[in-house]
Amino acid sequence: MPRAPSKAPSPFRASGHDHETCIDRALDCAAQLCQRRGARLTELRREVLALVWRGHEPVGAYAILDALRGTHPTAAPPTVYRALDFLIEQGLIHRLASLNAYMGCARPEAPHVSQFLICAGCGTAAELDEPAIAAAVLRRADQLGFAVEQQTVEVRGFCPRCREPAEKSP
Amino acid sequence: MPRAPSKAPSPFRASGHDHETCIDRALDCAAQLCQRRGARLTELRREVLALVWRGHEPVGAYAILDALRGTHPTAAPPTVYRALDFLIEQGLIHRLASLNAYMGCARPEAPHVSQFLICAGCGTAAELDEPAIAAAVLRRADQLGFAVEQQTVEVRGFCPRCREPAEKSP
DNA sequence: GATGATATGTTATACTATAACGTCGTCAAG
DNA sequence: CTTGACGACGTTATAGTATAACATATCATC
Repeated sequence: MPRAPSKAPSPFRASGHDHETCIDRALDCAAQLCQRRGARLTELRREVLALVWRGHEPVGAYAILDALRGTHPTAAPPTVYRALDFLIEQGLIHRLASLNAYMGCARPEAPHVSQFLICAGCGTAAELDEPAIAAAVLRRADQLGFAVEQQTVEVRGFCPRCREPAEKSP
Repeated sequence: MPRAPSKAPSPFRASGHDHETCIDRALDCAAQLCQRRGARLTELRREVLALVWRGHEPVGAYAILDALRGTHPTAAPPTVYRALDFLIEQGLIHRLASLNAYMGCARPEAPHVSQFLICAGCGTAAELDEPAIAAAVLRRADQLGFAVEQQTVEVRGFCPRCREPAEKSP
């Protein structure tokens, strides 16, 4: 029964959800985490984080740069990339290799192995934290004597809203 | 028992293996497949395929371009990218998104969902065809109503030969 | 050999990311 | 207070990856 939304809440946000809350939550959480760690969440980094959280679609570095120029007219690529590097190190955002784009981390409190469902229709991406997937990868790698450092799992497809109705209930 | 090489043969090639055989097999197989499909494996495409198969390390497009200039002095980026596109369409090579690089497909005869183990030590990559991994992804996506079109699973780590001995048998 | 489709040549450019070096501010040791 | 070390940021230049657009050549078929 693929259509049953499952026990967990959908990682896809409803189109009309209150996104300001998403942003605020992300910024607050980031501030707390950085404080706790002694990491400096500067104004610049905070702005870049907010821009990454503009929506639930992964954003390219140069799109962030364009937006950032509203407040920092002289910003250049290194400005953005350095902030992105910091945010990735702190686990506050993820980089999607298949898109060369960045998105906010759904659960920055704890390190985790995540997977991404990327909708080819609307461009939104959902972050999963599915132990079964990570474990399947680890188990096979282990069998082959391969020591896993990092998993990149990015799945392209169509989210529930972007699937054709015919496709949903044939 | 992580070190037991498992029932299946290792997807990692021994350092001293006869790589000419790998190349020949790949080229022969490609020729057969293209013939069967009415696809034109031109000399240029064949050369690019051979260059991708130079080793078991994924190769960047511009590295291929440099090598290609031995026989095609005027080759330009589109020359290479068009050949790569063709080879990917035919399932003869894969693109590794996390590396922006390309490698020969281990089993071009049949379409399949593959995963890649990429060694950060020696640069070699091994292609897996592990149904358990693909299935774990599909199952979760299905639960969420997400229609999977393509899976990108790329695992960075260290192959058996590049792991420190201490790491292998603690 | 004329025709249409496919493949390749050629030039230019877009997009993504980093190197290298300089300036400024903060903070702790002297 | 000053000095020095460090981290963040500014600035310029460049590396690396990929595609657009249009011209020319090659091939299969009629």
